[in-house]
Amino acid sequence: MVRKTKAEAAATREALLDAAEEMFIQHGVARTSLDQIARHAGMTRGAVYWHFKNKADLFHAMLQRVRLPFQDLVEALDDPELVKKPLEAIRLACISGFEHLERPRYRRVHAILIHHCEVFGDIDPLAMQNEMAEESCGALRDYFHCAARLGHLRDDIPAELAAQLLQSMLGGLFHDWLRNYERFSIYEEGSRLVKTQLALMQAPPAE
Amino acid sequence: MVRKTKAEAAATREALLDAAEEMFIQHGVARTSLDQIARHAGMTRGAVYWHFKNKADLFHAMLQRVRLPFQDLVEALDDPELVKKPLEAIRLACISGFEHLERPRYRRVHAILIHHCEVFGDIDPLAMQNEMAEESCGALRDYFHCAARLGHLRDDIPAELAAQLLQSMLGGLFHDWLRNYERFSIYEEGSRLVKTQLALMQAPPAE
DNA sequence: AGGCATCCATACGCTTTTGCATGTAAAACG
DNA sequence: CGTTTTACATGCAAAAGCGTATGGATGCCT
Repeated sequence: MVRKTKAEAAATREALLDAAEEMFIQHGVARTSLDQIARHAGMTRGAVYWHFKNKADLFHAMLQRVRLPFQDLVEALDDPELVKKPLEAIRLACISGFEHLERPRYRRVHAILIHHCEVFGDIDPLAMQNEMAEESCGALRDYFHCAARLGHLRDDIPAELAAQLLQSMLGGLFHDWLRNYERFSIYEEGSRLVKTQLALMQAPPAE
Repeated sequence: MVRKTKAEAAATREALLDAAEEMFIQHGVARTSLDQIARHAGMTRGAVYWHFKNKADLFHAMLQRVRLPFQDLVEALDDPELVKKPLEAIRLACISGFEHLERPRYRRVHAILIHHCEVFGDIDPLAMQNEMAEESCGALRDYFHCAARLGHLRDDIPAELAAQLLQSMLGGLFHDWLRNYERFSIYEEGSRLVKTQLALMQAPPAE
């Protein structure tokens, strides 16, 4: 086996990225060498340097195999019917996010970004986390403001505060789950938590 | 300057640990060499290898300069008067934790553990985070159960669920703040969030 | 005051990893 | 069908970082 067809070459590229994900999770990004990745995929560093410029390039390619979470989330929110029920829209968006996160590759890459890589070349995982948090909190704020205008939110809870509460809760749940995903399903736990939290912040039924 | 007095030697040891903290935060644990730490403290690696066995030993020493957060938290809860008001006890314990976290060394070490180190020798930061989470959630559960027995908790919110909600919220806030502590004060933000969350879960006044 | 232990700098060998250069056999293409 | 390009494997030089051995000047003890 020396020269592969184009399809086989693409397959080895994916295999290298798969191997990188596994090694990064097991030993951390900084402590895994390109040789370890290549061996774990059944190849040598030659294959790595053929498909990728260097370790940072491989890392980028690994990230680009998954979409950032809020690209999915905002898609889940484009139903115009949901604007009338913003709290329900938030709940469904969260559930949609949970579903996406449970896909193994999705989960692995986020676990690497958040728990198994400190800083790396031109990519700063903390900056990426900040971007994700900003995006998330911004979307939540919009929907909570909408809910407040419609009177769906308790009047003693400002929209900003509601957004911060839910944002922190989601972030904490996210981190806890990524630390040990086998302990519970983020879909089930998250659905319960979001449901009760939204119920708590919902305006009491008019009497 | 060659031989230092004992006090000076102890000072250089502290200076090395300070330098390590700063370099770890700036460049991550894995990507900072002992030489960088020594130079940043105005010394050479000789000083490092005199005071510490190796990088892992230095890391341990750095950790041992701060106490783990829940050692402080449980101390804040030993007032027997607070058992009668468990929700208030939880609030005060959180506030006490926030105060401790705002001390620079405290904050730096936790930021390193959570955001700037992947795995390192015999210490696994994820395991430490899990321990902290377990300890925190356990204490919260106890107090919420106490609150439930006293009727201080809404009867549609089980104690377990209340503990999980607050635990996730605290964790998310903690991570967000460690990512960029200059944006807000965890003491102020945390106090507000905990206060409103506890108010939401509190049993409505009897009528 | 003298000897010893301390505190740190310097120097050396070693391992690991990286980046590139080269080899090569088959696939792709005209 | 011949040539070129592809898709790797292999080998090599260089750098970085670690651990230790050694040196050396001074504080500390008797």
